[in-house]
Amino acid sequence: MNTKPGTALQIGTVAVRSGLTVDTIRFYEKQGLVAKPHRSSGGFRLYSKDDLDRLSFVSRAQALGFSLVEIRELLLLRDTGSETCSHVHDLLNQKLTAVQQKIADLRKLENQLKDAKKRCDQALAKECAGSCPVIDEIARSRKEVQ
Amino acid sequence: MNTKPGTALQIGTVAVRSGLTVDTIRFYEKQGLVAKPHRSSGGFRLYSKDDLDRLSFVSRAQALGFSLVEIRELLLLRDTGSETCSHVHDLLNQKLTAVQQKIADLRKLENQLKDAKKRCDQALAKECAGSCPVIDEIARSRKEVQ
DNA sequence: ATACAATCTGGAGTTGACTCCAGAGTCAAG
DNA sequence: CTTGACTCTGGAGTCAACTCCAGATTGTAT
Repeated sequence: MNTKPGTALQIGTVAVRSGLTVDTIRFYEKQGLVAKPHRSSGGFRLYSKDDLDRLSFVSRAQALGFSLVEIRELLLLRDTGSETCSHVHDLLNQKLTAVQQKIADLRKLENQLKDAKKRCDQALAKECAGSCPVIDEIARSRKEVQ
Repeated sequence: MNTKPGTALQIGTVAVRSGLTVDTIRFYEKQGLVAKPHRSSGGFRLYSKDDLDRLSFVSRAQALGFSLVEIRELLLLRDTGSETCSHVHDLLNQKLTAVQQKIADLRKLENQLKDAKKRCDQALAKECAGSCPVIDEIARSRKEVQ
């Protein structure tokens, strides 16, 4: 069974709890992103709570938009504990700028889509038959290609 | 030469102006993301201003985090023309929702990064020794098990 | 004791999105 | 007409991040 409440968790349990797959966990181990866990006498990986935390760290850092390379760097910094803050600070700054740019761009796109939708709504309200103003507009800017 | 001021641009010019590479442009064409452009008598691709706009759109949407599949869908909205208004409306809605979700996610991420940076700044101000609060935080937070 | 689910390994395959290449043709300048 | 930058094609290669596989072993419930 998988849900044994002891301190030693098998990879399947860790997978469920971390939201990763067993393959991904083994992959991260291969990549040196997480330390090699203890093994049972038979060779099964046995994870501690710390190991689970570390895997969750990877998962979460990824959700924050860090690449595996960056995550490896973060983990290394965490382990060595040297020059940590300023280095992390730089990484954060980079990420923050990129994210803010992305948000701005997406807002622009959002407005364009809203605009198009509004025109569509209006046309629908008066039971437009066959022609869509959005399509029409774009068709106008297209000129026969082909 | 590349900077001929006419309406027909060669692929190299379009590449420079759109910020893509010629290979990428040809790749997009292969993928059906952009219409096949006219050709010179000798077989060179000749792009119009519209073609350039379209490529720039792809480039931008790509930078926004849309996959090529999604971009193809977005472009399909423009090119279809035989579908009904309501269908277009549905697709617009879908995309709008996706975009808004993405913005929300990014905002969340932005706040997390800002927050982390602030803590980093504070720690830096008092010569943090050894441990970075950001690292610690990422290590601690884990609740994203779906 | 036996079945059967979970795990093991090394390596191959996949996906998305390019990126590079060789060998041949095109085009504007001199 | 020659040169040299630019472009053509089809296909192979790359990179990140997985994902899948076969065949063998382990762990545990009945």
